[in-house]
Amino acid sequence: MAQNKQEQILDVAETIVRSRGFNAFSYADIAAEVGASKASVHHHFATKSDLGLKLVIRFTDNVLQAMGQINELHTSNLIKLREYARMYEGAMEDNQMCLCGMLAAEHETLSEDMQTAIISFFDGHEIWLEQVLLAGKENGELAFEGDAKVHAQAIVSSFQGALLVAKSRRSIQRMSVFASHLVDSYRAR
Amino acid sequence: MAQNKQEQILDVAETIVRSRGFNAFSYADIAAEVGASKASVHHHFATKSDLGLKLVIRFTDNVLQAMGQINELHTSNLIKLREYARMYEGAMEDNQMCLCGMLAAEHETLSEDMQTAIISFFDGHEIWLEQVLLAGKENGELAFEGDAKVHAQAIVSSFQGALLVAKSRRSIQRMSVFASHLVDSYRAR
DNA sequence: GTCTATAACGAGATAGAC
DNA sequence: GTCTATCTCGTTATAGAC
Repeated sequence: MAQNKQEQILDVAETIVRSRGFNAFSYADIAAEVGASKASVHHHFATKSDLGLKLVIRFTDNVLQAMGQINELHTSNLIKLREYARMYEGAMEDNQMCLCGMLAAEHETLSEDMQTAIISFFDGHEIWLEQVLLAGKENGELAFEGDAKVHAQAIVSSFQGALLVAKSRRSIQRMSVFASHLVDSYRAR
Repeated sequence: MAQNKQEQILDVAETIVRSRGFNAFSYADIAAEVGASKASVHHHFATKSDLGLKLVIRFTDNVLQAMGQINELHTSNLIKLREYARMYEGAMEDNQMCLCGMLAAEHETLSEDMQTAIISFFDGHEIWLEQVLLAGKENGELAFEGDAKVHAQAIVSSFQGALLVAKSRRSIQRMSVFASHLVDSYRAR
């Protein structure tokens, strides 16, 4: 709570970007929300691109760490997949997209630094998911045909798309139905 | 080819929006590309929101008509699903998102008119897909468990997400692998 | 580290001549 | 239907005082 201004700015910026996109927010928006001047925001993040890159790096760290936590807290690979799905449901509860999903749409308009960081985010997800899928298949918890890597890619894409479409309808329900649907499709019978 | 200026403007605008988003293009961009003045573009589409709405309506008409064509040209529901997937692969070949997928990300920043039209686009897809899934299950071409409506929603979301993620990597291959993967998962064995 | 003021630019949109 | 010129506003970013 008693966080410094930098984190406060990043928090506000992240919320706005995840709701409206990187090209639809300004330093003035942030300044108003954190109760400071635009110049003060520039003091902490010289350019919008700087701010954007820090945003992606922080978000990636947080999410990959959460996925590490899932690994520590659970042994069942089905439950790991369920917990992964829960992250997306959580985003939808705040009517937000994944930061990197939103930025993927705007990808061509972003700095090279940001573009690279966004791709790394998705890479991290795919590696994690592939590992869960392989382990789950091996111990009989999960069932699927074909390449685990392709499934991992498909799962990431599908969740991102589910957020995208569900957000336009402001439908938490739609998101949670999808999440159950997808997780269930990997459950061994 | 010998199209009028209105269509020419819409064509250029659609390409830009599908690549960069609605909030990352301007009347100046269009004017430069069609070789006319900004004022001339305003003459045809008074406001940006007008232009955006016409864009969504035209796109929806075209896509739904293409889906009608698929129904006329093919009887196999598996092939219908394959042809549906082909539409997304075609978009990725131009490194573009679906117009409405892109706009779904920016949904909160758009006019009410546009928001409503975007939702209708997805509704049309889901209705079409549900029908294909039900018919395909009935005649034994397709196999899936559970509610066809939920599957239809999942398919739309998944393709949108696949475009979103594949575009950030400029990977046509990734898109086509996903398309085959998804279609195949509905094939009866 | 914060502020006010302002520069420099591009946006959406309009006026009015041709 | 097209143009040039212009208005108004919001944007990113900087200068410089406190």
